[in-house]
Amino acid sequence: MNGGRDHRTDLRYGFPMATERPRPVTLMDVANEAGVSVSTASRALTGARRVRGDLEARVRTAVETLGYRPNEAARGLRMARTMTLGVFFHELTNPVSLDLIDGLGAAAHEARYSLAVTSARGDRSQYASLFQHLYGQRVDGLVLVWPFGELSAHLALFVRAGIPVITIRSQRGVPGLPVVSADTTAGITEAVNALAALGHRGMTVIAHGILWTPPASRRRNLDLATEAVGMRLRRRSSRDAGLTVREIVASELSSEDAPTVFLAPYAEVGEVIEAIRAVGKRVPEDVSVVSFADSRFGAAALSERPAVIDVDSFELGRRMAQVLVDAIENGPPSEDVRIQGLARWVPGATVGPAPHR
Amino acid sequence: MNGGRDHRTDLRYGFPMATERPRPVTLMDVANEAGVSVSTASRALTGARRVRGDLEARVRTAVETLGYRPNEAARGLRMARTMTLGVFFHELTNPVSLDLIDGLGAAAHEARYSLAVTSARGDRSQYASLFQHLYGQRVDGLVLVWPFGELSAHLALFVRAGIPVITIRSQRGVPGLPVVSADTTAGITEAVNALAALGHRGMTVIAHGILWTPPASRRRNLDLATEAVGMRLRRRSSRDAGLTVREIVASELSSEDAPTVFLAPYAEVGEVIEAIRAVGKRVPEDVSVVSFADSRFGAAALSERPAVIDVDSFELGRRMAQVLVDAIENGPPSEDVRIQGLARWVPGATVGPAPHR
DNA sequence: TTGTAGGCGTTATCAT
DNA sequence: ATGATAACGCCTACAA
Repeated sequence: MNGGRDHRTDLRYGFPMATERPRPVTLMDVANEAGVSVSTASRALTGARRVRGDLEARVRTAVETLGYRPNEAARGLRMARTMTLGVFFHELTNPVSLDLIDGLGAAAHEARYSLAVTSARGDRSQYASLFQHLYGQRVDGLVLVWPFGELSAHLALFVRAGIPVITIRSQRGVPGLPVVSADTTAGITEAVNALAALGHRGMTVIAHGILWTPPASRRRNLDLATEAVGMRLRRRSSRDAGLTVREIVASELSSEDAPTVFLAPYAEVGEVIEAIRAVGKRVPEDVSVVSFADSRFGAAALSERPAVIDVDSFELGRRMAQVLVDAIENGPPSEDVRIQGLARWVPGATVGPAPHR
Repeated sequence: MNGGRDHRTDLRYGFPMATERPRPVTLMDVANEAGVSVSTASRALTGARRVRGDLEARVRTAVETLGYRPNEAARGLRMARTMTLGVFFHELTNPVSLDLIDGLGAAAHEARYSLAVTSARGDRSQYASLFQHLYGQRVDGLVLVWPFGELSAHLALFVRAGIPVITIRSQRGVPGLPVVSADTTAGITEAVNALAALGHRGMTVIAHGILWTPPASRRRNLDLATEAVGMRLRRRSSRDAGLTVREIVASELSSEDAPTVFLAPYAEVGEVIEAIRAVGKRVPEDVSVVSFADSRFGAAALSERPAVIDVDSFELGRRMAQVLVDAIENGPPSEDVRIQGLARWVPGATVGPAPHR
């Protein structure tokens, strides 16, 4: 057996120091314990080639008794694969991001990857440093989550190195950069059709003022779906002219062609309902309320569940990671990926038939 | 110059393959370009020892032209430090987690660490696999975020290896495991005193039914602060007997010793206000409403800002990472760390003087 | 089937 | 001050 290792050990840890860490168990320790060579131990564990049954058993026992876990950094160095997915967020303020992280992490872990999460905290001047850090880690792939149309020049670093990068919600892609997006067409169409079937002919969308710019595709899908059934569609932003949600709702309901449905972000549904009641109308007898549910948090927060177009951001993250892992292991997809079936219509107590006029 | 590298390069990349990645730039490439040895190049970049000015300049230019970024995996192997902090979440459902991640990431990045985020998705059977994965990565430190009192046995892996682990919201610690917690005493006391000064003598706390178990310390602090000013305190959970928030508020307000203040989680503030108005009372003339604001999302979601006890979870994450990095680099703290100044009282339009009786 | 040896990219030790 | 060289822990051609 090789005694050199023990010698070194004595050298480094012979003098007990409180802050000195114990030397982690290596494959060589396992091999020694099992009385085989490191290569045999390696093969027994990776299963690259067959090893004799009894030897393999001895190696496994040694792993168990010593509590051995392969050093991923060393393996990564050797294999030129770090088994790490980088995730870059422009900012981390919307709960949807939490679902995305959770979903990305779930799929990553299934594929034995881990997640390196970064956030620029809304500050573009952080990009260079963050991307370089991510690149320095030699992440095997990169997930980009930001609200902008164009992509950062810093991505060149990754593209040049042949590291797959995927992104969502980007209007303009970069050649060779697959864009992964959730196809909300089905869920939106379903919802609009259901509302139309209930007799609704006018809907007003209350836009988020603050945290979340919905993807353009969602807007477009809504346009198309309402047009198809001849439903009037109006958009009001709570930022516009400094109006509160309450004031917007009041003005809408007193207008000539008042809507019979409001579509609002989850965080503002409570306010919308309150505002409707404040002008003496009932939900859903007089006015119906519908929401987008992008995050599980939002979905769980209200006790009275509104009708929602449910977008499963967890699943979106999961699929994104799967697409990325696939790109890493089997080469990039030739075209953009659209993920289906993530949005669906979930009726609720806040929706009823349109009132007789 | 050493030609061996080029030979190997030809061997590996001589046959152009679409899916084959270009070989990343290494320190050796930089050294060759600059006409120095790898050791000199390394020293020029790490600044471990002085190198001649002109050589250093040449190295820096080479780095620039070649776009070199050190391979952190290799460095980690050599230094026995991966510059990675593991973050373990029992689940990722509450927006507070997002602030924590953002804060942890900010501090980590400042200290040149990166963040490996994992979530068990509420499933304890995932723990073993996740912890082993984290350990396999040889994270330099571990942040634990979960709602339970006791710590997982899987932590032994890290404790044995001398890897610092910190955790929040844990009642019972493990010897040698520092517990980091946000001291909400100041903010809570401040709020209660302000309410008492406005004449309020009775408060009812609406507990989250769903997603968030507030730390025991918060509960205790509230008990102490109200007792100190002789304020009546009652707790109602929206889970109890399947009551809705609305029903709870109604029953509270019709009771003999009705409260003049409600304290509710941010997600339920809208409902509480609505419920108060539903029984014909006004906010804040008849009843005041106060909330805990744990996450920036919550804080931004409502247009009418309630008065809140603001808990800066971003800053909490930031401090946690700082404590952890300090433990990694300078040895573990000898005792638990309590982070001060994270909670503060922010008055708002939902609070007014107590009504005359 | 098993062992030996070399190298992944970096830093640290040792001569020079 | 600089350069050759030896690790770090792992995998894998190659030799036995």
